[in-house]
Amino acid sequence: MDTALKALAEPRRREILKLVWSEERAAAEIAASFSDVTRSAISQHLGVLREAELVLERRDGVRRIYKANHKQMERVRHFLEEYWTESLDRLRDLAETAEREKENTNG
Amino acid sequence: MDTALKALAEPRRREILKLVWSEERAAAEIAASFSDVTRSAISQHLGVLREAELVLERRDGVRRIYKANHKQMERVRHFLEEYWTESLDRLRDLAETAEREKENTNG
DNA sequence: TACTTACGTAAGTATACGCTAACGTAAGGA
DNA sequence: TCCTTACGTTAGCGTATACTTACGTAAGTA
Repeated sequence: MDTALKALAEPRRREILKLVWSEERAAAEIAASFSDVTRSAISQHLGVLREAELVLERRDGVRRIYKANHKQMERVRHFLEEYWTESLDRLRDLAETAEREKENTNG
Repeated sequence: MDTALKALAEPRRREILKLVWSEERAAAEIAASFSDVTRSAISQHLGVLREAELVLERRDGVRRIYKANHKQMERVRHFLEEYWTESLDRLRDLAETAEREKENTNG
């Protein structure tokens, strides 16, 4: 999961992920979308995304076709949701405890 | 925003953030929660979180008191929400376009 | 004033990261 | 078989990161 979060912390990788979110794309096609960087750099980014299981790879002859792994994205989303709410829950619990203690001292 | 995402990609910093989420804590108190790392390392993590505006600092005599900046956390949350839904919207749009095109070829 | 406490900061180190250039390789065509 | 295409991989480089140790410093205390 941490691998996925680190992968997402990179702006370029988020761009790549968007490209393959709703459409499969070959590595060359993805690389062509970035003019300021070599194909090799993109290939390495794809490797990171692959390792984080944020994209899935399929071979088509000489080409490698990528698409986003929505399941993994959902896992990340869920993890963060847990992270926020766990913290928010603690806040709420604290507020409730404070409320109860106030009542006790008042009573 | 990217600064904040990178800050959150670090597990240790997420732990620190949880510590100060619902309660203010002094730097020394935070550092004391981590036995496998020096106070200096924690101080530097706090610096990163401060720079990302994920925590707020207050002075109390010789102590520095930290607390989570919920507003910034909300901004990050919103940014990610946008990121997911923007991608999901594109998926939906694509599906609708495909549906319409199917109808056209059928008609 | 001298000492302690509670911090940040600077210097140094090992490792990771993002990148380029160069190389290796499987798939397909002439 | 030789060439091209479409890739991944490796080596090397500069910079960033996470850390430790050592130092600097403002705020209290004796």
